[in-house]
Amino acid sequence: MERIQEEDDLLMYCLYFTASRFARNISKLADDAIDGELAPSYYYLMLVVHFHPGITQKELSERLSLAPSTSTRFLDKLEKLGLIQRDVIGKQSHITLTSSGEEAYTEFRQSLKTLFANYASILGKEESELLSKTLHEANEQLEKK
Amino acid sequence: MERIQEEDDLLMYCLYFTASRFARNISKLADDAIDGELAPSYYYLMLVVHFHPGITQKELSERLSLAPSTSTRFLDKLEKLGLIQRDVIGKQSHITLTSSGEEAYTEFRQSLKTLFANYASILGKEESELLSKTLHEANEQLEKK
DNA sequence: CACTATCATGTGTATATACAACTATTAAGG
DNA sequence: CCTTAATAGTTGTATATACACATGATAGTG
Repeated sequence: MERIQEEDDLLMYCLYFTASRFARNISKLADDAIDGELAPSYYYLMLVVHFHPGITQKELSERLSLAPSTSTRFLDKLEKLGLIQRDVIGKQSHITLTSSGEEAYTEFRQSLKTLFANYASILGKEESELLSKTLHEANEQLEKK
Repeated sequence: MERIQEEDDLLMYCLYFTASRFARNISKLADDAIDGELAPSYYYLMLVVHFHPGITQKELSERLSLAPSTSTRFLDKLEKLGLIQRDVIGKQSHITLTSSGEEAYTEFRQSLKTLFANYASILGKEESELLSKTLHEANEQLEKK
């Protein structure tokens, strides 16, 4: 009894564990709500590019907190699908959405509405917004070092 | 200006995005604090086995919210390292820590203290505990469906 | 102007994790 | 008892993501 309590506490109060598990589970929700071919992360990348046409890959990686190698891989795939365009100038590459990229983005924005509605219906609207904001802020503190 | 605001809102209020990013970043903290060979998840698995010797693989997967195939892979690795033992009875397999598994677990418990202290120093003690608990509860709602 | 340091991106490789399909075992209904 | 259904675990394969290193481009100092 004592033991079980201790175990539960350890699992409940370890942020690494609770955060990873929550992220895994919420990914499934997102996958379901977004009906495109690609994993959700690709659409978030396109979202950032939509708001910053010509953004460099480095800044893109920073905004998404992705390792540079990861953004290279993502962009390779999106480029192959004709959704983004790379313009290499010197050592930097500047990214823009192609017209079909913009289309895909528009569809994604629709899916996002569904997704937000799903969060709200499961966790409550206020609660899910608050949690998301808290995670956002906690992440900033982590990255600040 | 309007646009930038809209972008930030979208990134900040999307639980999928904030949760995944936070999980990625906090994994790095955990990796640093835990000085064993293995990734943090393996130690959490051992923790559960420590408190439930002879647990079936199915229940183990459920407690950790891992897909069965994932637990198979984890156990393969841990078995090869001599840290756990599988006893197959009929269609179920029962898991226990070996003595070196218990040792590894004990070291892990030490590392956990460091890790918790790191969370606390970056996010604040109260705040990190609260966030972890909130994630735990939100996850339960997700799994309840 | 040449040389070196710094920086942006790409490549090789590794890992956690998942799903779908498969195998093997037990349980249930006629 | 036999057949069928359900269940537990495994295997093939795919993907997101990372780190360490390689490569190529720029910038800054002598």
